[in-house]
Amino acid sequence: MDDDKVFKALADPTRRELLDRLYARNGQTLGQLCETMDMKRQSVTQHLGLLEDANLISTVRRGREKLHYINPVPVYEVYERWVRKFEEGRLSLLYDLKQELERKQT
Amino acid sequence: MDDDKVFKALADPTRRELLDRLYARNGQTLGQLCETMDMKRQSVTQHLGLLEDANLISTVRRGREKLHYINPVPVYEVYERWVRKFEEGRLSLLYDLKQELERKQT
DNA sequence: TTGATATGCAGGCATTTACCTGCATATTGG
DNA sequence: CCAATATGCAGGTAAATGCCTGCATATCAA
Repeated sequence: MDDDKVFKALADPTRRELLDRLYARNGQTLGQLCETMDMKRQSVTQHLGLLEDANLISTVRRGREKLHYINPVPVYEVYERWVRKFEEGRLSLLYDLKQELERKQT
Repeated sequence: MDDDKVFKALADPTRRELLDRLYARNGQTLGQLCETMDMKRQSVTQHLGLLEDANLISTVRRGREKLHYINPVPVYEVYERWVRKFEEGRLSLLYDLKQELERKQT
């Protein structure tokens, strides 16, 4: 997994919404996704391209249509490799800050 | 929490590295962080500013120094509000994709 | 006080990004 | 076949981004 591609893909609100819509209803075509996206089809295509490049979605061609499916694996990997690490130290980090603030005030 | 600010802040590798360094050693000054960052102090300041704006770090002034501390809360909130949602549907989404692929091939 | 140190702030510049328009290609149904 | 439909591809542009330089301000230590 390319951490950077995943984070950059998630950085855009349009792309997060596309993932939301696919989460609500998986396997939609480009046309279906465009109906609700208030921008040109070609722009949506670009966003979907970045999502696919980050491996956040997978696509299947069916005739002249292209179906889009969420690939939840990289999201989970982001959590595993990056978020959880910070979570583990959560309380101790807050404790450090509290200590520092108290030290300063006295 | 501002989802967008958090995601955008996490989108840059330099900022993720800053969080990594603060995770390894919390409460570092700007100067300390600059020593290892291979870019001008002013650029690091900008990155730290975005991290603070996203509430990913907190700062404490101590004399002429500025100490930086990780604030793990928004990272956890990103996980709670966004990552976990996708995690919950993980298996079923993979099942959808498998179904679709099989349907197409037959 | 004064020189050294630590950080703040403003502006410039090259790259990337996100959107667009215009046109090309591929598939389906009649 | 042919018209309608669904998507692909190639630029163009305005705004955002990331890095820089130059200078200002604030604190410490002798």
